[in-house]
Amino acid sequence: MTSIYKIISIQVKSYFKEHFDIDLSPDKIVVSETRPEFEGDFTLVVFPFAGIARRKPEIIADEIGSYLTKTCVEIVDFNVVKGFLNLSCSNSYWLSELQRQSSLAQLVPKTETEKIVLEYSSPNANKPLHLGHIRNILLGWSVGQLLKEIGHDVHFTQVVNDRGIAICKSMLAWKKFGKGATPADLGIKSDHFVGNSYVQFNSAFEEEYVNWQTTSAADDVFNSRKNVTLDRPAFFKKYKNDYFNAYSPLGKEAREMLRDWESNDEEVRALWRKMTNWFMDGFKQTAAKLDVHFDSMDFESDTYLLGKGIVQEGLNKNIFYQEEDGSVWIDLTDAKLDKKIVQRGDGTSVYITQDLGTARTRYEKFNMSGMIYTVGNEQNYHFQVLFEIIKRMNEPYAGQLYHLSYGMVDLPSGRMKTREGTVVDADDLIEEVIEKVRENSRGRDELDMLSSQEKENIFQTIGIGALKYYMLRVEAKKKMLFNPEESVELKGQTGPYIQNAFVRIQSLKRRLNDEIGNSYENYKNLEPEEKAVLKAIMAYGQEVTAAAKKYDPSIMASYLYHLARTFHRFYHDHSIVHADSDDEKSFRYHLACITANRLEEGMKLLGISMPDRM
RNA sequence: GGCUGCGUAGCUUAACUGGAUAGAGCACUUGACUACGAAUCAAGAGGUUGCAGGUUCGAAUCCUGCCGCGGUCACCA
Repeated sequence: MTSIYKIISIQVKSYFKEHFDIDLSPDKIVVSETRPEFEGDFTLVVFPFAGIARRKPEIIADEIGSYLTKTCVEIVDFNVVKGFLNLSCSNSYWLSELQRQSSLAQLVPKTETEKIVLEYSSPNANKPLHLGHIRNILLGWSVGQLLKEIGHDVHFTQVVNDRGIAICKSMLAWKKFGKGATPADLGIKSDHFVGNSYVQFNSAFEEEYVNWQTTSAADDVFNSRKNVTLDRPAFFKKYKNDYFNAYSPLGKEAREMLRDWESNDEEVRALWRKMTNWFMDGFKQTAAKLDVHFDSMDFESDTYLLGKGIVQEGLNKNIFYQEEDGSVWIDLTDAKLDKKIVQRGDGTSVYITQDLGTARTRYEKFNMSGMIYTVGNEQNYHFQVLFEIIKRMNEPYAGQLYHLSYGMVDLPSGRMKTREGTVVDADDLIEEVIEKVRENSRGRDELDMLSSQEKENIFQTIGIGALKYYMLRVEAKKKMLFNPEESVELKGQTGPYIQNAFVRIQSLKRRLNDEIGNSYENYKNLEPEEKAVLKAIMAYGQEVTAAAKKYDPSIMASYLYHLARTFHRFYHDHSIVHADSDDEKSFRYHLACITANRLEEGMKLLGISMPDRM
């Protein structure tokens, strides 16, 4: 059996074939649910046909309406409002639709078959995760689930940035001020411990810098400044990075450490391994709390030299060119993207070269046909350039490259600033939401019979669900405002609201499972609230497909809220346990069960799991 | 300044990609637990979709120009 949307489309098509000998293109046929304020179930927009048929919209609508009631058994009535043809379905259609929904072989057509590597998360090893990472992680994970759902084979991966000057700062601070203490000694989560060292370095450096500003060397630098309009504080604010490189003893030590690391100095490498292991231990704990996984991981310490071969290749193909100083460039001005360096004069590679190398290496390993990079929108330009180069290099995976770009997460006070201490820590945030759930559950008796461990699991499911839903309901590319109070909210358009609809149905199942039959063929006169739920269920497949094709979990988030809301309303207005007849009871019970199934499957695509009780 | 993204109720947001009277949540006011779970439901109030033009049966959506806010324009990653 086919869906009603398809049936209507086919019949409209054949109407135009019969009456006008026209092959109507499918995109002209727009069928949607009828708005609640009008009579009818599904609506066909007939404005586009007026030109084709050379008649007034009302007249053509009327004719199509008559045609459909004759040719489709499902459609028994229609009315016309302006250019909108509202169609009403028969009682038996709704009964068979419910039957169809409960026996679907797959909820979503598996139309895609590509192998895709999806990169997400990709943290820096010198500090623990914050709010921005959470958005990245939840988004990447959810988009991956959506793509799998439409048939793609998705490989989840990340590149941990575990090398460079930043991690050396943490290492140096630990060596100088850490007194040999370990995270376990101090009882601090190990990635936070590494982050603390990084902060320690920065405050030591800050102190050093302030002291230096009183020296005569600083006077000389200030007096020889180019921009004479700057006063002393403003100048030294900007000069910080130059100071780090030119005068700072701490900066010097950090850079030496980096050099030693690059030349494989055993002592530095041992310290580095210790640090990065601490980070990774902590990272894995947080990832586990968020219930996200990686099929493989790369570390920049292994991959940062990749891509050099590609530079030579690009030169041979005349895609790149060399300047007199030996540096290698690509000219992308014809694609409105400027000239871009891909290798320095001294032969070392830059960021984008690494990315070229990593992409190639992945292809050799996984033979994928495309890649998705989950990275903030501050790097939009970088990815345009990267994709353009890959295209010009004619790489086999150039076809399906996508920068899953998301907006920054702002706080009510503005942008998060490490220096101002306004960064919202991921672990703190997770704990805070769960604590809110614990508080909220006091005074409820639904969970009384459970052990404290079982209760705690439920609190986590709800808390994490609330956080995930809050982060995913906003369209990815938009910047989002993170309001700490709203993020732990448990009512209204939230994750727990949707979980609650599911829990109510689980409770019904526990109560009714044994006494419900499968037959409801004599159920007549469906209530509008029942039809509304069924219509929402029918939309599942197309919503998932749309969300996946647009790489946008927020579409799923809205849809699931809509489904839950429609169900809550039905549940409130019509009793299932005390239905008037066995057929009515059976119909409603099965309607509820399918709702629960769609809610659970849909939330899974957002990475959110469902509790049985709450 | 160049490129780029975004402006919708007090706040956070949606609108099937051009369709009907712009739909929700929070906050505010009010009602519903002796029927399946009130983390729920219902009602009220709240809008010149930044501004001005244009395209057409029809515009939050497309085009042009302004205004405002972000991002980015490193031989950093």
